[in-house]
Amino acid sequence: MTDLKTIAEILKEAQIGSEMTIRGWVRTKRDSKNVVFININDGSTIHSIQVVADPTQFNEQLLHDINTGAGVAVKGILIASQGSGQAVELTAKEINLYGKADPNEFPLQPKKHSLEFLREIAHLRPRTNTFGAILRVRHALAFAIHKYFNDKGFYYLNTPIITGSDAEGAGEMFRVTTLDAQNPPLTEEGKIDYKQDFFGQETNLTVSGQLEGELGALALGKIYTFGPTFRAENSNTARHLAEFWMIEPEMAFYQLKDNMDLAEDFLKYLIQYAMQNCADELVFLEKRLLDEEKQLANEERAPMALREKLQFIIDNPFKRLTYTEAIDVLLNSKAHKKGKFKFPVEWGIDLQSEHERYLVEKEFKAPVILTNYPKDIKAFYMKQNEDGKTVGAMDVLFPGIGEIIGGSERESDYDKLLQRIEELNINKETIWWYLETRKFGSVPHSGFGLGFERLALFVTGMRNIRDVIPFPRTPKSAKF
RNA sequence: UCCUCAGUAGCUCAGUCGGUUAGAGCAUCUGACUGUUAAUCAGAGGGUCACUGGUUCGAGCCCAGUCUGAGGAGCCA
Repeated sequence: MTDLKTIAEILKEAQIGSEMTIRGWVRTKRDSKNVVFININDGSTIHSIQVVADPTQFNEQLLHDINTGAGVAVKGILIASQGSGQAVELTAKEINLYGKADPNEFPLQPKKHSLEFLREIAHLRPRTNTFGAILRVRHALAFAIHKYFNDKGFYYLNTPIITGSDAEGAGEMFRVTTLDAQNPPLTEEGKIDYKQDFFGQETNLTVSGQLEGELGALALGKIYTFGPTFRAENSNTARHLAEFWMIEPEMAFYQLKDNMDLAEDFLKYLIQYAMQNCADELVFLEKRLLDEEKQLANEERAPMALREKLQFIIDNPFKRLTYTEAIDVLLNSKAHKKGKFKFPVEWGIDLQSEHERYLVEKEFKAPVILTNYPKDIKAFYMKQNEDGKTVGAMDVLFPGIGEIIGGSERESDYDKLLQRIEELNINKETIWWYLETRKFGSVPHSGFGLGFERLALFVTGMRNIRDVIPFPRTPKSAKF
């Protein structure tokens, strides 16, 4: 088998003096009369290997063509570095140029690029240090999610991506159809006849796997989903995507407090995992953030460096309070008394961003779990509390991110659930199967949804969600 | 979708009160250089000033519309 060791593996275990081949992409080249330095990165680690070549040993044109971006393989001997800045380097014996990168066309230069520019070249941005680091952190978090649930006896359930139901009863959906958009078949009333569509009914891309997730939990006990989710909202913010990944655990016999305990433990585990397994990436991202913040005024800078912030989350309990208590905190706050809030505060409102940020960033300076919201601002499936006014909802709010998790204990009483569905004019024909779970062996159960990219935003310290997913889909943008 | 701001060289940006041939740094190219770290030094090339229309003797600059991007808001994960 070909020796295809990555740079990560070589830096970890290779012996000085041994011969090896590295393969990757040229980051920078520096040359002088007697020596050429080529930094090569293969994406396996943030670190590059410096190749040292004697220009008299190689074809002049070959060395000329090795520019930033070129794909190469270099065979040589690993030696202790003669210069400072790296422990080891590779003295080149053979250089194979797989693919040139014409410097007049290749857009990545050995200099700092704006994130906006890199978004326009999303096909090449993974080759930068920043996006390499982000994508490796993203992978580690995804792996940790599966590991966490597997270790705790959860089963990974694949819920449908094409659905006939609208899980939340709100939110625009992307239609899935094979009908001719120019000339669709019509019913006698002149409406589009979905009976002739591929599935014989109207179908959309999923906005949540929750309803199907509940079916799994009420059979397997504890399940989780981890898949793509689609929202056709015209949302233009640094926190929203039209296509994102969501983790939705759903647990039979869990009540609201069990749900909160799981959410907190889960988030802490994931952050801890990233700290342990992406140490180099986090050092780099922390430095990047500090450099970026040098341009900001002091009060706009983050109070803690990235790793300190992550450690703080791990070390401190999340602040838990009810919606009603949160409203009292807001009403008694200096910000409210001085009229600093743009939106009014009173029991029954849906909390605005400014209110959530006040609670998390000013009042408690820690993640906050809010529970027991008014039923009128939450979804139909949430457990109705005995006060008749609130439901067993829980939102986990993170500094700088806002709502990172939304969840609830589910209503398990058939009559109460049906009544709520009717109150809200939800078409019960399309979710008859969901109602049947409350008809046959209904038990208490709970679950929540974690936005994967919002977690990745928090852990990487990035500010725009479009920079923590390889190929972002947002309104007016589905390139690449 | 709403509010605000922006769009000038490959990239990041400057461009005075509306006035002659639109500038800088980096990148690129050429040359120099005995070990560099986004190497350094010297020189050269590089522009549909987002687009469309308008005002004006004259528009990168003023006005209108459109497009694109960013920040904030709403929706939410």
